[in-house]
Amino acid sequence: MTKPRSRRGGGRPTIADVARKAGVGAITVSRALREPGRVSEDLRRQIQAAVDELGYLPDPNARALASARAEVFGVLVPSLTNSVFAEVLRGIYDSLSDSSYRIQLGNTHYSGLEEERLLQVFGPQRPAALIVAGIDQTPISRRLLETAGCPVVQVMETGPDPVDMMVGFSHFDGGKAATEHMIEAGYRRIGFIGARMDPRSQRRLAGYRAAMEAAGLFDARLVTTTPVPSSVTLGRGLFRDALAKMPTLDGAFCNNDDIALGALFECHRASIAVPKTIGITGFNDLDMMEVAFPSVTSVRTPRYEIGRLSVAMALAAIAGKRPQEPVVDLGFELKRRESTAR
Amino acid sequence: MTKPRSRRGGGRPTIADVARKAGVGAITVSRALREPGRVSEDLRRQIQAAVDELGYLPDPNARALASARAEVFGVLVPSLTNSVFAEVLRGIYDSLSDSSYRIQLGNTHYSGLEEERLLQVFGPQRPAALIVAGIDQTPISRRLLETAGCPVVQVMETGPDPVDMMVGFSHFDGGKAATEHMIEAGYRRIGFIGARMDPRSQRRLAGYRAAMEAAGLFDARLVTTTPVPSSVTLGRGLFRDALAKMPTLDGAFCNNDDIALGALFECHRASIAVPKTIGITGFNDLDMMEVAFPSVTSVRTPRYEIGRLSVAMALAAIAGKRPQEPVVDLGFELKRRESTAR
DNA sequence: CAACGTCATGGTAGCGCTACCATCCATCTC
DNA sequence: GAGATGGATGGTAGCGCTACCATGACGTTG
Repeated sequence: MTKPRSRRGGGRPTIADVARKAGVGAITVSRALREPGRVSEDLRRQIQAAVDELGYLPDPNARALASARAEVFGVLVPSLTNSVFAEVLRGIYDSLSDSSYRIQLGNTHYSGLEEERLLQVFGPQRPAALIVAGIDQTPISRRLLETAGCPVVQVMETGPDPVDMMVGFSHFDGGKAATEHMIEAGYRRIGFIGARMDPRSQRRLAGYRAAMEAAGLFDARLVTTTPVPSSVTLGRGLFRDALAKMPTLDGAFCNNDDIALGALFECHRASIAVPKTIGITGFNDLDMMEVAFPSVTSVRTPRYEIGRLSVAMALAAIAGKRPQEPVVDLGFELKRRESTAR
Repeated sequence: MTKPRSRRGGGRPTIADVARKAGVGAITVSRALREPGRVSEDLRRQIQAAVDELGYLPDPNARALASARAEVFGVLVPSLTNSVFAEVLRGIYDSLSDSSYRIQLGNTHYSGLEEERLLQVFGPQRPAALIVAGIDQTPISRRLLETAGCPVVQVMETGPDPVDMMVGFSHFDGGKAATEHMIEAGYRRIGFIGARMDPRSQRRLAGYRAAMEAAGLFDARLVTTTPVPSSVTLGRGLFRDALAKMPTLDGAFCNNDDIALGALFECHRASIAVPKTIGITGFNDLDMMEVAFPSVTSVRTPRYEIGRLSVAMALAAIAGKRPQEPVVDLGFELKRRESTAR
């Protein structure tokens, strides 16, 4: 009697069409596609033929509704233009490109509020897993993550209290190692130059401070920071500020490589000898640091690996194989180069 | 008789719960949320109260299934680490952050095949719009875009035959303008140095060639390219290759700023005077080019603006307001700096 | 004032898929 | 050889929402 609603979907074949063509039940088609091992080889072949002939593609929305689980990885990063996160993302994408998971990417702009909003958007969709940058979620974000009902991986850092899993390294140790290296190299009045000053930068600063204090070299006037987003241009400006404030500066541990590059260019421009008069160290070890003249000492961070491993851990957790150790510290490596070779 | 399946969703409130609490029909709740103007103010208030009290969030999967339309923007870029696309993405995200659209990002790795695969993944989901980088889709990709049933914006370039809409600029003109500037500045043996050599790089090369030929200066040995992905390190290597091949080189028009930076560093290292002995021009005008020493001439491209406008056009099309002119050329600007100031 | 819009609201029937349970048949056990 | 077991297959009933159409209460109009 009631005629079916005209196909909303513009006539795409459905699982029922495939079932009819293959002469089996719809549920068997569904199984053949999702758990081929549970369908006899004969039927599997028949069904595959029907799928190919019709060009059937399952509707992910219907799937998600029926199974209360979307084949989506939610990924939250604080910035898209910061190449550090770009590399993490690349790792995530490379690890997921062979699977049928889609990736939904959110940009928190380093804002806890925006992170909450995005988690609120991601949650109702029932993602298969969530990957979020950082370990300093607001209480609300934390609860949203805990109640998301899927594996959660916090990346970039390690810490004592994971929501679920963590992959990263210690920014404190990285900052400390870089600073200790400069002290060993003979620098004394080493400045800390930092932009953005997100939680990870703060911890690098803390590492710097610990190393300086241990050597009896710390002086608050050596620290130059700004909440303004990082850039090479800003690095140049901050370096000039630092030098103006403290003309006897003989080293600069820069928050990140952009800042370090800005400092290096300013040294060229002002004819300050690097590493002789001033030593420079960056953080992250972007490609360009090795090529720069002089090449710039930096802390190599395992960004791509963090992306890869976070996905591997999430996939394992989805498959029910929780890792022995939920927090993985991938470490870092100090790359000593010309810019601190006094 | 048949007891309802235990709530798969883990007890999240549904639209029926809200309707019951507000004492209205489910459909009225649905309307109140999507088209508030069509519900009386009284009911709207009542419904809003129930929504707030229950913490109701609509299930996007159910929504997508029922309306045959997901609130998702599909975005396809060839690279995540290339900061050019990062800026485009930033524009896209910034323009969409106030809306309820989610963003699904695909990385094609500069591969037509991968682009086809991703479109095949995106399609069945019925995205609200698709934004794809480039205008050189394979025939299969093109058909997938044409039959996607949603607005499509091709970005980064302009061309004669849009699938639907286009936002970009002419890479040919950009390459031509940069080369003409170097010729005017007095350079004669100007090399083209390019990595990756995707279609846009090819068109910049064509622009370079046109300018050089017009001036009677073209020589095939001036062109040094590689399909290898671009990096500062590679830029240094290519520049050395170019110089070895053609020791009388007096200028380098670099495919992009990474390559230009690598060339600049190599000049420092080899004590080649810039701009006196060799002039250097980049492409895209990343932040660092202005700060570099010497500052580097580059072609400023409207990356962020491309992202913003592509979303604006897509949203307008979704709202039924197709633009007068489906192809928008945002132009570029040649930034003359020290590196070509002979 | 009867006929006719117009507007707010609601009921019903799916959207395309999968969870759950039933059924069937071949194989195994004692 | 009757009953138990297990694997393959299928039917039914939703998942949570919205398209479509129906309804009823108001004006509006000639």
